[in-house]
Amino acid sequence: MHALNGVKFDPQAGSVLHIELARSNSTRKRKPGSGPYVVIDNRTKASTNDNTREASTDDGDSDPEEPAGDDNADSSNNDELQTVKSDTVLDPEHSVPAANEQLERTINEGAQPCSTLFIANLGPNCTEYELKEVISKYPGFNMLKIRAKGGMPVAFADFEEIEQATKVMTDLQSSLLPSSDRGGMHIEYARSKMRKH
DNA sequence: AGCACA
Repeated sequence: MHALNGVKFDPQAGSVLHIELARSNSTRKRKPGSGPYVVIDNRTKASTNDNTREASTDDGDSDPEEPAGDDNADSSNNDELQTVKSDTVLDPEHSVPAANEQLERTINEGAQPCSTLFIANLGPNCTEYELKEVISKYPGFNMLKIRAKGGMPVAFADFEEIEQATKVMTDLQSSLLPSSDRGGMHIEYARSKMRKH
């Protein structure tokens, strides 16, 4: 920078370069949803790896299944992409009051697996019987309870093992019941395990 | 987005 500062670039007008550091760098702030991964383009490595691969795995003829060259260049690139995960930096200036909400949401999304499931987005006429019809078919089913707490009903379903609850959650996620009037049910791990009798 | 029962 200093090497060029003050250099004349327009001899007629005598204009002179003026260079200084920007007050902040120009990289855009990462939006929360855009993911924690930093993409590093290392395509310059591709040629060596291509050679390696051709020598070992490629029969020599052009393979229609395999896209050419650069894109899926090699496994080392992929490994690198996964390991350069950048830290999520909490900016103290912008996140002071929002930090708690953000944290709670994060915890909820990554809810810890539990053998009790929380089921929401049920229709107003959903009955415990109707839900039990579906859920009790799954191995490890323990018990089901529906609460209606004034508004829409929610349900809690308990299983013997976390793995069995997980299976039900993924299996029935977003699925419709005869009584559903607002889309499929929404299933999460419950925040606390159902109390057994 | 909404999480009770003891």
